[in-house]
Amino acid sequence: MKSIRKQVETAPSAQFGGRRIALQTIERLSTYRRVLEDLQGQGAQYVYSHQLAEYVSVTPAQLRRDLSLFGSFGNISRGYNVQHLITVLSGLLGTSEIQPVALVGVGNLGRTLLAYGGFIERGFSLEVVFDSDPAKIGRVIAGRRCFDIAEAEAVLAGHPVDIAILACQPQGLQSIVDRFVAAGVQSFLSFVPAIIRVPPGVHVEMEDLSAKLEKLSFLVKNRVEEE
Amino acid sequence: MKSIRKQVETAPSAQFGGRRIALQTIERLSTYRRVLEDLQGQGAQYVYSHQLAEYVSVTPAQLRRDLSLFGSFGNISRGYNVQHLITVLSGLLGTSEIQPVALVGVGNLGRTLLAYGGFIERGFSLEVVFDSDPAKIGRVIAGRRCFDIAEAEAVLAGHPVDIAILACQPQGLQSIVDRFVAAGVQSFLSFVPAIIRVPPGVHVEMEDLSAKLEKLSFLVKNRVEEE
DNA sequence: CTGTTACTGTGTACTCATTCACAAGCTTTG
DNA sequence: CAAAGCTTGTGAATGAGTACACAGTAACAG
Repeated sequence: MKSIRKQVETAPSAQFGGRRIALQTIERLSTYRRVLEDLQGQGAQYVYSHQLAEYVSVTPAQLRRDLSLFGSFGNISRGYNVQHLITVLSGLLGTSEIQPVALVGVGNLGRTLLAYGGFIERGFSLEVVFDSDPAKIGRVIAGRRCFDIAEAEAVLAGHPVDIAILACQPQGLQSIVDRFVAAGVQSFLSFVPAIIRVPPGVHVEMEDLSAKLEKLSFLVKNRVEEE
Repeated sequence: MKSIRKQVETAPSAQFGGRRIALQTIERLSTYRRVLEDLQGQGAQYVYSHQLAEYVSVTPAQLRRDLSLFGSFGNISRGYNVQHLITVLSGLLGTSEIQPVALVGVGNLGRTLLAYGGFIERGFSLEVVFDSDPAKIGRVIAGRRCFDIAEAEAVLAGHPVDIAILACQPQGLQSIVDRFVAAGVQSFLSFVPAIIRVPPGVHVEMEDLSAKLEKLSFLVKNRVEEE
């Protein structure tokens, strides 16, 4: 009989200090930061939890709880200092300084990602670019020289990254992931609709656009009854 | 005292029959279907819940529970018929037939989406394409004629869609959404990192790549302790 | 035809996330 | 200077989602 020994990989929570942080909480932190930057652009200096909460469609209690997991950042009757809170959130999210990211695959999607200005604004830079197509290797694409995926180990040794974006074909993907993990890459954002396995401590974020459309389609077909 | 009356828009669950379905469940259904198609490609006819569950990294109990919310599809000692289950899931997700989708914005991202073959494979077709740039309006891009966003109402009347993908600039986005909703569009997949408001019954799925990277960054910086 | 095996579907228990509701405390005003 | 007003941070209660564990049963072997 085959016993299912393999445990579920996806960690439902992370640690901070000694505390468990829900992954959903982390996602909300991103949203808070983005909205705070909008507010800052509009000249706001302070914001109350109920205001910020309304912008991002969560309850004020949830917002306060989320922040309180990491410390006390609010002024008890002025609310939160917008600039300060942005700084705090950037620190938590690890984007206080520009962070290098690797990109695997320079097809249509890869080139679009290279051209996208939003990453650098939010603290990420696609520094290291790989492909397996001899026609692309060595060429400069959108300002980045394209390396041979076969030389990933050597290249990553010279340009270490924590995060890699996967935008290539599914063939051979698992072995690329394995080699990247061995080279020290700790997390992946994958646009490839295929299951990949990683050891504990390494994270994979799947980006499946068709799945998102299917979710919307379900909601439309089975008309959601809202109160 | 000011009471917060506005309720959170994002419905945490949908209805099916008289039953509440968690949004997370719907997302898993997509994954199940995708993996089932892989299995079918490998010639599998039947699959047990513990096998399929392992492929998608959930517990067998969760998989069976998810499916049982919609009916009984398993053979009690052969497991699930792969072909049948794919058909069932396609029906649930509303992708038994090709479904038309609108696209707003034909910049870098928009063109990449138009060129992406994965949508049609999973039952979606970007039928109606809009932009506001006079240089693009009227031209045929990736096989689709580009319409003027100013004429959205008339175009959507002739080509009704339930779902629209937003891949344009943030300026004026809310008013585009409002007009689309008035024209009968019921859900949006937005690549624009901006808050948009929709009435109850309309759904928005945000696709914020930087947010995904921030989440991964958090996990890397605050090293997750796994058992 | 009967016994054995092993799977599905589901009541039940449990864990984790969210919300409630209030104590503590800045700030401002009279 | 004192009191009022409205805020944050958080213990406690609620609610939602997940996992356990088993009753019921199809399939197959003898």
